[in-house]
Amino acid sequence: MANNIQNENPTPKKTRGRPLAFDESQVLEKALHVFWARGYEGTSMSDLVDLLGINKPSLYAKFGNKEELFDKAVELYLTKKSVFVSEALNAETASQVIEKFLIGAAKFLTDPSHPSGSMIVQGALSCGENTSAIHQKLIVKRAFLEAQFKERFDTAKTKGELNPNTDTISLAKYLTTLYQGMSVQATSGATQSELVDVVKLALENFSASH
Amino acid sequence: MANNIQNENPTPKKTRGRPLAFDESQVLEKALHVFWARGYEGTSMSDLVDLLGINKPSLYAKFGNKEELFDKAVELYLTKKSVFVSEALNAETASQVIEKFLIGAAKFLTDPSHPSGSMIVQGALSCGENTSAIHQKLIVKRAFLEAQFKERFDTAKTKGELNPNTDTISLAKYLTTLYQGMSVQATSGATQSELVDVVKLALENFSASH
DNA sequence: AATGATATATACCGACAAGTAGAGTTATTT
DNA sequence: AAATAACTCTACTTGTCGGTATATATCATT
Repeated sequence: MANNIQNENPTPKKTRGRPLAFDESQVLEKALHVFWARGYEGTSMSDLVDLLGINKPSLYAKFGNKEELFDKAVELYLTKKSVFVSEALNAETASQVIEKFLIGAAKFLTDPSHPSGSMIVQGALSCGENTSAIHQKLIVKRAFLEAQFKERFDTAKTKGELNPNTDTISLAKYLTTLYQGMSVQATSGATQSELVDVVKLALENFSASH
Repeated sequence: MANNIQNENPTPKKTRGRPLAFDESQVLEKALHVFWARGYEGTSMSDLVDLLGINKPSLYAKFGNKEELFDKAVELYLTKKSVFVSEALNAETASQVIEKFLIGAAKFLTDPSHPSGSMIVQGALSCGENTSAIHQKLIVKRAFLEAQFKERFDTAKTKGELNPNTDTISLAKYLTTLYQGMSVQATSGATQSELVDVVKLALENFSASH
């Protein structure tokens, strides 16, 4: 209680024991890339040890077990990597939200600076029974994206940006469905321009409806 | 060469040794369902032994190794399960092809009589290095679906069913993208009516373009 | 310099993976 | 009935998995 005030020292530099031989956030970044590219089941802890340049006990000491490490990687992914989503959600009008999201998705999913596709889609799409916990967590994340769109479109409806009898649930689901499909395409080798063409096709047909 | 004429006996019933204690096609059917639901990596041969009611050496004797078994399951899936695809491709007009495919997909992907989603999508979407052969094969299968649509739309163009400046590649890619996204949705628990709503949304916007 | 705290390194654990050996069983053929 | 072909069964091998015990190295503190 009162005795942890000492921890509020703003610069607790001196750490007492032997210092860490690796940069924690850098290691997590690398782990994210491996999980992103190979999925949860496709990645072994030994793989990570090799690729991260850190030995196993240190890995477990810093990040817990494999599932916790994956969770932390997912959190990093959502907060720092797939930022185009929140940028799209903050767009002015509903149609701008849609366009920004889909175009942003085409670019993000094929960005050569990181693995292709969405980690939330391909991280654990199907799995054995021992992996179903991660499977479920990713389903929740996907549902959350959909719910964000649904809410955004609901408020858009009240502002008159959207036809009042728009089915916002289906519209949100359509968008995330397209996104998830684009993710599969990206992991299958689709290029950025191919995905942009697909998006343009979807958007063309869309602009006729409002 | 000439000495295998005897094998052309239309009813080679008498098989010499001890008869099989299981129905081969029935076992393959069950194996398909397991792979379909759990993916390649998520399914272990021991799982299959338990669920198929057949012991391991018999399984290996009849179907080769795990990869060959998976390949045979995929073949069964494509020829006997996802038949709605070829039905859609054989539809009269291009717009009927699109509608039949998407509506058929919504029903197929959520059909309660078999695992949800597409085996070709979730069978090995991402994987470690030792599974990449299967990964690649499924990519080829997905590309083949796309190519079938592209060809169908090309002939539709010559028949005047489709606007002559239609980008048939992108149209085909759009359709398969939507399909793959719907597959992800189905494995995430989306219901048939939800997917049908998504499809209707896509079709509405589509019908404006021709 | 000695102590205590923390991190690293090697080597290991039990569980389970894919795949197989070899003995036993059940049929047809001669 | 004897021989042989084909299948089944138990038990095993080898390798890898996630995870850890133990010993050692490196720092701040005293």
